[in-house]
Amino acid sequence: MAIKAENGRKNDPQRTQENILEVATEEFSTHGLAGGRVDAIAERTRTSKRMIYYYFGSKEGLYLAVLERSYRKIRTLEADLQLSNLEPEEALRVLISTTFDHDEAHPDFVRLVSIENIHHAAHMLRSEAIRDLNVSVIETIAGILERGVSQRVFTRQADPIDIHMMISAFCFFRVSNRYTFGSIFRRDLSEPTTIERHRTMIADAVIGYLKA
Amino acid sequence: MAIKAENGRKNDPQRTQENILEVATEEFSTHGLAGGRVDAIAERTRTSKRMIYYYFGSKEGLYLAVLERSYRKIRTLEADLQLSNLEPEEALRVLISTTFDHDEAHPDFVRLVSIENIHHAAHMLRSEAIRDLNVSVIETIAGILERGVSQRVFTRQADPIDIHMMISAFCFFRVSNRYTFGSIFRRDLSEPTTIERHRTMIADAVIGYLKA
DNA sequence: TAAAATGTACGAACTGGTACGTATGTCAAG
DNA sequence: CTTGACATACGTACCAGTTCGTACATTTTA
Repeated sequence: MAIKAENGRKNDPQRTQENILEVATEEFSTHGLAGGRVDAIAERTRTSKRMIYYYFGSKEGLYLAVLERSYRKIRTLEADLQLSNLEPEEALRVLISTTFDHDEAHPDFVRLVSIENIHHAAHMLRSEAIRDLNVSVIETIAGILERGVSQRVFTRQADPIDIHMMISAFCFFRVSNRYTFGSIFRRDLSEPTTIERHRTMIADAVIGYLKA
Repeated sequence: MAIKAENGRKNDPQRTQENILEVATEEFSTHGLAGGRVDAIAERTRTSKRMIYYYFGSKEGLYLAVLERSYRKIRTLEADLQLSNLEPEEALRVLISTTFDHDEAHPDFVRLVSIENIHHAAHMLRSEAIRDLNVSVIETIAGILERGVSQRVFTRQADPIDIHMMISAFCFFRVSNRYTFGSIFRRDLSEPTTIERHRTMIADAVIGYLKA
């Protein structure tokens, strides 16, 4: 048994799973669910394909885990904002900037959501975990709008979900459609000056809408 | 040769190609490029898989043809608008409504664009045809904005491409992210009352932004 | 010693693409 | 107006490579 190399394997389930998820996130967000290859993921992992099936059962199981992990990461980020002690308009600007910066910084997440939409959100529907996460955003927005209206800074009675959609739409689209948009209009949406301009723009538009 | 059935085959290249493209559009927009199956397309066609390769060379060739066909259809629609005799604000509202209604009526197109973005717009880059189409929209918007500013209805000097993006983002997102958004917030974005509200909302927001 | 974690090798089904053969249309020559 | 020859249009059956998933064996850990 002299051959038995000095590989010194250590069992570390958590690290193994996390490692798989990291690699899988990249694979799926780049190639989609059908386009992503389990073998390709396994190869770039510290471990083997066997482990993928050991922990996640199937390709779809892995994909779902990747999706959940991505959503969980945002929740943590969003929940840390302390907006109730800010003036309504300022609070909204901070929230918008946060969403904007998040999408800009996490194209992987944006792509996964796009992919999930192509599949009619079939996987998300099966996961209650994900659904619960975004509810808090709506509550936050609702609070800001109420304060704004009662303080007469906002004149329009708007639906919180609509406002959230307006914000998401702009922030998301910039990232999700970066390539086709950039290709058609020869404009690089990830240029610093463009990013700055757009960040202000979406905030101005939303607040302008609420004050109209 | 009494067996030789009454199939009465007619050679009709144009109809055959169009038929393939129709079916392929549905297949690719539903399952993506990697997820779409050539065999599945062939089955639902009046013709056979052989013909797909005869006319389009490869799966990717077929996909590109589908993409080009979708873009060509919009151009025709957009080009028919006569906006120069309308007041700037009214012209913009008409343009926004048209974009809104188009995306709402053509989820296939929206999905194909999403898919193309997942592939970094790699196929679109190889097709000059597509790029040329959307330039006219920007010229239209630029004209409206100029007239609006000189007539003092719009106070803000805005970039036409930015405005186009703002409009596209909202109209596109409503359709592209319909499923994840609907799943999280239990809201059906294709409900008539919701559609009406959103159509007005995006127009108000854009115009409000230009007047701020 | 048993359960959890991991590695290796392999198989069965799927899937893009093609080889081969047949039918249809066209057009010029008879 | 018929014939025949050639190009285009089409159908069937099949192949070869890929890809998800697993059987089996082994090591680590408690």
